[in-house]
Amino acid sequence: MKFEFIPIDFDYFDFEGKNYIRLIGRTEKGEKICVIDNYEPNFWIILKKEYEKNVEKVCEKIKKTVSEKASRLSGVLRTEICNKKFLGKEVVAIQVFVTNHKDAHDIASKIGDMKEIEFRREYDIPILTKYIKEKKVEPLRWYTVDGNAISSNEFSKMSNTDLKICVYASKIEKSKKEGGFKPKILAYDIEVDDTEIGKGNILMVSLYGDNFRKCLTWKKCENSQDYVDCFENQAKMIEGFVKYVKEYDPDVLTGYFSDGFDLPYLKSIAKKNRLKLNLGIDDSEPIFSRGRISSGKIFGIVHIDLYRFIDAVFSQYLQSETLSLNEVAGELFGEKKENFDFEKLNSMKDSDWRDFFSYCLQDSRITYMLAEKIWPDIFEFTRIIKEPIFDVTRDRMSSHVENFIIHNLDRFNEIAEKRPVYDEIEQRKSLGKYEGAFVLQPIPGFYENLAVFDFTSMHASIIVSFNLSKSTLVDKKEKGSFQTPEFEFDGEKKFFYFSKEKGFTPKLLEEVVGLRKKYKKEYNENKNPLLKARSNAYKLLANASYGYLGFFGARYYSREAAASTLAFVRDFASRTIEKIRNEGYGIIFSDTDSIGFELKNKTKNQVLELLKKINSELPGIMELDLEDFYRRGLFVSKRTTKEGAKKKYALLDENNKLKIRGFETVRRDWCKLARDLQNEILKKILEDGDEKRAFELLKVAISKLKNRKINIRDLMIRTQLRREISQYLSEGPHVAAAKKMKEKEIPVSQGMLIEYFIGESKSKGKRIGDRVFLPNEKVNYDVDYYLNNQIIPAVENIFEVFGINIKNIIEGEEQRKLF
DNA sequence: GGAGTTCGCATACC
DNA sequence: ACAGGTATGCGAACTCC
Repeated sequence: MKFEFIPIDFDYFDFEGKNYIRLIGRTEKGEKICVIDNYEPNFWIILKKEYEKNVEKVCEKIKKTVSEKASRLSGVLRTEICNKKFLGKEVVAIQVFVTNHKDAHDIASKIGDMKEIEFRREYDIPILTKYIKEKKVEPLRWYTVDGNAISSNEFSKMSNTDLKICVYASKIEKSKKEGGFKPKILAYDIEVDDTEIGKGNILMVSLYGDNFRKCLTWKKCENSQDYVDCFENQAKMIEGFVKYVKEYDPDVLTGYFSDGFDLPYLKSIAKKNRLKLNLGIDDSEPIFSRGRISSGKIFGIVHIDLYRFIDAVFSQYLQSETLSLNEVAGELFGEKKENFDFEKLNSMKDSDWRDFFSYCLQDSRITYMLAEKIWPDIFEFTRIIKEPIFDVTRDRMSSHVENFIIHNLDRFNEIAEKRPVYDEIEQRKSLGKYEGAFVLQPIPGFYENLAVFDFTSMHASIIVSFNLSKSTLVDKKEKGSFQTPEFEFDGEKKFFYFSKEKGFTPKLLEEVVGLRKKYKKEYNENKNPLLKARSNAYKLLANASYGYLGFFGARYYSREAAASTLAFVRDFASRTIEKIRNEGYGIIFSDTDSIGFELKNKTKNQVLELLKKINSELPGIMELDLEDFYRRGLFVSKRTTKEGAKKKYALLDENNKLKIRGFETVRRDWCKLARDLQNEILKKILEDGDEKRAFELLKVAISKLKNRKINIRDLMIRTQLRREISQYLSEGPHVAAAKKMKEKEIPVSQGMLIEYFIGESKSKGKRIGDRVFLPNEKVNYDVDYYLNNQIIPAVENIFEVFGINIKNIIEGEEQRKLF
């Protein structure tokens, strides 16, 4: 049979000691089917130059290697001699085909001590990555599959699913069919009576899909909404959950933090009740992989924990201060969670249960909406990176960059570099930092008529323009090679040189930057979410490529190339600053790739002319852009000294839109009162240029505070608990608050945002931490603390720019009892 | 026991 | 362990007399 097919999920299995790949996807008609493909596992051996002529002999020796592990006999099946490239250099290599991928590493180690061998490579790449890379069967693209349905032989047992068709492929070819498909998404959410996994009960499970909504429970059976499905007990409810998922038959099952909470909780309750959580289409249970956060994989259904993807990739587009479902959904499509007071859980009335069901369903509903909203980004990212959706939605940016490189190596005839082993990672981490970007110290003041220039994708464009990478670093100056500016590296003043011949990673990055430009333009002509997602994906990839160079876990790590990139960044920033200054503009600030300056007596046209001139002098693909013109800007001094504070400013553009950076207004660990007040004052000063009126705002706030008219909610301070309580050397207020929560048996966990306020206390200790109170504690707030440690520090430096010393005025007014 | 200083920590900028 | 370095500023903990 022959048909069109789009792979959605990838998996593999062993049959008679050999590896097979299982693809789950849909046909053109929308049927969900399974395609099985064979795969010949292999790795590479690179010969030492002097032994290249002995390559045939080496092959013969290698063929005798066997591995016996886990009662599996595995060996070298055949070898192939190829001319390849490794790190840009021509090599003679042997591709060694083995029985089973799991033994590739072992076999590679066994032949490692042969004197003819220089390197062994690609035994450390996961099998699905190797399969996709070599057979070019990529996720979410259309293929024409030729093959036979398998039904009643031994082999079929290995691929047993409840799908109607399973096909053993004889041929898989790229299809002409374009475009994607709309996945069938099902969102789920659970509510429990104890948040520690498996400790309590799952009170309800909600499901939300296309034209589908359910809330499953065993707690309350009468007078509930029509979507509530009531079961005899918790075990029956879980069976019901599995049944509903199977009936709906989704491509994607999604939750929010479901890797870390919902799925493991369901599994643990199922286990307690001696049930199988057989969600897989072959009736298998979810498999949890180990890692920093365990990931729940379901066979045949892509389990996506939206939180993981947002945390690793998508959060860069967001303003949200936390990545809670509520805040993220609120920002992306204005939908909020419902309110439910969990303290009622012990005394629930009928109406409370109805509210609770509704709350739970709403969580699934907004998870579903979020999945639909983010799908274009997941889709495009998956197609560009070419890894299975499961991994694309969980990997961090460094892995994305690396996988993108790996899946494009064949175009350069390159063999992949190996992953660093533990010792190498430790060694790389032990090296100190290298010098970073340049930040210009501003002179505090109130400025008018400004312009800001910035370099577009500065690091990436430098890497491309100067051919910076691990494989292009050369020992000494060559004809046409690129030379870095002189800079200090590990305590030594030096230069680095990079070859003239383009390396494959700078070449790839050049493509990425080009594609980003192309799709950004296309998106501007045709605003559709897929084009936006594609353009964004290339942008993220370009921006992460510099960080990847300096990341200790990278296959293509090069501390020299990373440090060289920054040497160029500093050089271009300072030279551009000089050019602008020499034209008669007043430089105000600069940070890494941006430069802000006063127009003084110049016109906007002159600024644009200057921009054109600078651009004509920039090498390679480097580009300077006009970020914007600004009417006014405010720069303050540091709190400790009189010097100007870096990374802290407020700008007002020509549409009267405020751009605030670094100020307390944008810091989530300051109370709302101080943040809002500072924001209002900055607004007043920048919009009206009237600091006297702004001062009135401060006076009103102080008098409200002293008269205890401030809502306690506006005084809450939120700080993240970034480690386990016991791991802190210094006990800050948020740690004291976390300890207090633990005493009161309020769940506290690493990574949580701790909320507290500072109150009056009889046993006044020396530390602020001794006066910490939790949000529901009925204690008077500490007026002095909020005045001296929140309000005044937030606005003091702003007024100082205008020569107003607020402390003196406040003390004066206090004496005259004006407050 | 108070003043001055250093250090740990969280968060922001690019 | 899961992109990099630069920077501010609080509060705790230390040092010193």
